[in-house]
Amino acid sequence: MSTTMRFKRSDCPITNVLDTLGDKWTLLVIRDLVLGKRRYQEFLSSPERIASNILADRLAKLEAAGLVTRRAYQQNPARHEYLLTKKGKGLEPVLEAIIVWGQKHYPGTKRFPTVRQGDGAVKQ
Amino acid sequence: MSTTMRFKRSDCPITNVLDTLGDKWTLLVIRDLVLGKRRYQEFLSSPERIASNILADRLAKLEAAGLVTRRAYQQNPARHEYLLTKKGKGLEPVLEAIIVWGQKHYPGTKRFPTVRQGDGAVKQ
DNA sequence: CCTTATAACTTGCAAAATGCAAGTCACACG
DNA sequence: CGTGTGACTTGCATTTTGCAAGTTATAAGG
Repeated sequence: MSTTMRFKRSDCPITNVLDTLGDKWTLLVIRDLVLGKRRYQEFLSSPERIASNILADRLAKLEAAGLVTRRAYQQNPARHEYLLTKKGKGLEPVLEAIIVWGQKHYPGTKRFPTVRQGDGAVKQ
Repeated sequence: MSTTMRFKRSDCPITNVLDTLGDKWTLLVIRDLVLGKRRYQEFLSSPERIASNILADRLAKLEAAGLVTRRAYQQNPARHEYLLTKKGKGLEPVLEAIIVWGQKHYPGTKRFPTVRQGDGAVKQ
C-alpha cells in the first residue's frame, strides 16, 4: 500500500518545524550561529550555559537536518567550525519575530550583539 | 543592590520566549487557539494527538503566563473554554514566520483551516 | 621532557519530562 | 438505571535532559 507515513505527527508545517526545533536549546544554537559564532567553545560560552553533550547532540541533529554544515578550519590538530546553510539562514525571520514579541513581553531583555562582522562565508 | 535574578537563563529575548514556548506541544496549542479551537476535546482531537495530561499541563502554564484565559461558558455542569489573550494573539506573526519557513522546507505540509469564523457564538 | 592548556567531544548516571492507559467526577439524557 | 460527555487526574514506563567528569590529540612553556 502507498500509505507511506510522510510526516511524523501531522502534515502541519508548524508541527514539522517543532519536530526539528521544538526544545529549549536548538534555537539558541541557531541564534549563536546567526550572531556569528562558529566554534564549539563559543557556543559553550553563551550565558545560558548549554551542557556539552546537549550541544554535541544539537549540532549533529542540525547537520542531519541540513541547517548547519561542519567543516575543518585547520588540521594538526583538527579543529572544526559550524556554519549555517542557506536553509538555516532562512530562519532569521522566525528569530526576528520571536525577538519582537519577546522584547515586548519580557521587559529588560536585550538583543544580543553579533560577534563577528563581515566575512559571512555561507556553505550550501 | 539589584542582584535579583530577573531571568532564568539569560536576558536574551529568544531564551525567555523558549522558557515559555520551547517544547513540542505548547505552540501547537497556540496554533489550535489561533485557528479558533476553544475546548479541551477540540485540542485533544487535533491530528498530533496530544496526551490529555500534557494538554492540561500546557493550558495551565499558558494561563499562568497570561497567554490564555479560561472561562466557564455554562454552569450545571460547569464547562470551560480557553481563549487567547491579546498577548497570546501577539504570537501570530511568529506562527506565520514558522509556517512560511515550514512550507518551504517541508514539502507537502499544509496550513490548517480555521474551525470557527466570527466571534463569540459557540454552536453545539 | 614534562607539565599544563585547549578544542572538541564522550560517558555515566540522576532528575525531569513525556507518553500511554485507565480512572474520576459531575451531571444530562432516555 | 445505564450510558454518554466534558474536563480533567493518576500511575507508571520510557525518553530526554542536566551535570560532572573523562578522553584524545596536539601545542606551548619551563
